[in-house]
Formats: sequence, C-alpha cells, structure tokens
Amino acid sequence: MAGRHDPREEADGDLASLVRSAGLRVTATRLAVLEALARRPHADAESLVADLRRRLGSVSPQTVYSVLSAFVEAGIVRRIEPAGSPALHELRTGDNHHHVVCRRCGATADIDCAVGARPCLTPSETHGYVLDEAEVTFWGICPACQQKSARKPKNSKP
Amino acid sequence: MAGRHDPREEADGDLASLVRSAGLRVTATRLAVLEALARRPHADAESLVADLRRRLGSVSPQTVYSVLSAFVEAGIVRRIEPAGSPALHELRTGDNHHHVVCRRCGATADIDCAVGARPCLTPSETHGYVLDEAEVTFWGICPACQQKSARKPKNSKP
DNA sequence: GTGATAATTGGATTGACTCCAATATAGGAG
DNA sequence: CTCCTATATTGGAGTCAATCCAATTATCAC
Repeated sequence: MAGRHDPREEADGDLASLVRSAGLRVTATRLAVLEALARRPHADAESLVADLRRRLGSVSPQTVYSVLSAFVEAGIVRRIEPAGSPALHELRTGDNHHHVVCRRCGATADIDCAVGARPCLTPSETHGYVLDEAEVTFWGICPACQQKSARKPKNSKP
Repeated sequence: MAGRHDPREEADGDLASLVRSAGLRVTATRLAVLEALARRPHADAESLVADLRRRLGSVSPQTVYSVLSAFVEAGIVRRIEPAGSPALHELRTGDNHHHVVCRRCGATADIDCAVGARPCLTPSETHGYVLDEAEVTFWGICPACQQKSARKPKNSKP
C-alpha cells in the first residue's frame, strides 16, 4: 500500500527499527510515543496521553506508563524526576547531559555535559559507594518567568 | 522547674534558639523534629512521624509535613527529593553539599562540595536561565548492597 | 494573666503512579 | 497466507506521598 520512498514511512521506519533493536514489538502506540518525544522533549506521561489521543484517537494512561517504562528499561528513553514535577522523558540517552529547571514554572531545558563520559564528576569521598552516574540539575528562573517578574515585581504597589 | 545547667535544657536551648531565630514559635513538636533530624539525617516524613510518636506519644502526619515545610521555607532545613524516594530532610543547609543515593535500596549519604559557593558548577550555555543552584546527585550502589550482590550474584547458578 | 497570632489536628482530596486480570495484537512457525 | 503464542493494551482498583481546609489548641508579646 505504501510507496518505497514515502517520507512518513521512512521516519516511522527509523523509529520502528529503534523499537525493534531494543527487542520490543513495534506498535502504533509505541511509535507515536517516540514521535511525540522527538517533538516535545521532557514530556510527562499526562501530556503524552493527550498528545497520543489527538493522534491516535484513544490511549489509556496505563498504556503510556507501560510503554515509557519498557523504553526506559530498554535504554532508548531517559526518565528524569525533578523535584516538584512528575517524571519527564526524553530520547537523548547515553550522552549524560544535564538539565536546568525553572523554580517558578518547571520549564526544563538540556545542558550539555562538558565531560561526556559518566560519571562526569567524581567526588573524593564516596562513603564506599560504587558510582555510575552523576546527575546534575541546575535550578534557576527561565527567561519567560524573568519577564513576568520584571513586569510585575513582588514589591510593586497593589 | 528546670535547673540552670541541665544539659538537656542546653541542647534544647540550642534548637529552640534556632527555631526562634527563624521567626517561628518554639513547640515540643518542632524541637523534636530538629532533634530527630540531628540524629537521623535524610529522614522522610513518615519515619519522622514514627520517631516523634515514640518520643512524644502522638503526632499527626499533617503536623510533621507542616513543621517540615515551615522549616524548609525558613531555611533551617533542606529538603531533597531523589527519584524513587519520598522527600528527605536534613539540617545541613547553605553549604551546598551533594548526595549519593543507592540505586538498590535508596540509602543516602552526603558528599561535600569541593567548591562550597552556590551554584558550584556553571554551564557554558544556560538557555537564558538565571541559575542559583547546581544540585548534584551521584547514583551508585551502597556498601551494604554490594555485599549482598557478592553473596548472591545475578548470574549465579540456580 | 490575657488576647492576637500561629501551630496542630482530622478528614477529605489530589496527583502520579502501580498492580492485576482480561482482551487484543504482532510477528515468527508452518 | 494462516495460525499460534508471547507480548501489548486496557479498565478498574488500589497505593503512596502529599496538600487543602476548617476547627481546635497552644505560644508568647503585652
């Protein structure tokens, strides 16, 4: 039914082979999850459900949770859990990059790791722990929230 | 009723003045929370409730949550929220130290920050965020869980 | 002591998941 | 191409951590 060079098929093919190479079966739901993550990095489960519903008609939240867990376990999706946000997900794995999170609105962006290899930092005293990762979360105020503060500072007259 | 040099009173006095200097009222519950955190750093709310019940007879979980929130807001307690654990609390504040968390059992220990001042790391590209803190979580296996693995490795014969 | 302010409590509610058992589907064997 | 079985998806119930609210109780400045 599909032509050999249909670009949609090619994009799907990439994602499909990614799923297959992880030892998982290829389904429309799974491809849609990967596609959504490619479009919106740092998505939480709820917004993925909303996204997939727009695209596929209906998906249960449980399915999204299970797809994400399968992907995380297979190593093709990375899950981060910043304080105050539900778990976020992204396709960039293995490069040990870090994150900035806005204290006001939770907006999250990637910060490249200068070192690359993990763990990228090594403390002098590890209390006997064998370390495999250093996860760095930078906290601050995102550009949008800075703008809001500038317009409506906390100590402005009511 | 109490003598002038009762050591318990002195210890309490330290904690009491800590609470008072944070602009908060001094109550038995609050002193007990601080005392418990001094004994067991990285305690979660639930274990603090258990601890206080042993000590004071009865406390509601809501009270502990509210005491902890008040302390965190006042800056005399630091709250960390490692993925997979409920929020943990400690008295060390302001020194910007970091944490190691065991992937198996969640055991948490402090790692001193070499830099001290916050944010202790500065990425080159911040996407316009104004940063105030770099939170580092080291992930690994604690000594106790290493022992367990050594005795009962995953690929041992059944 | 007394009263204004702050702390504690119970109960209801939320959010983000997780568990389990039943049904549907992918994809290799034949 | 068809069938079979392991794997996916789903609904529903249940959990765990935490938060909201209104009512009661206690602290401490006066």
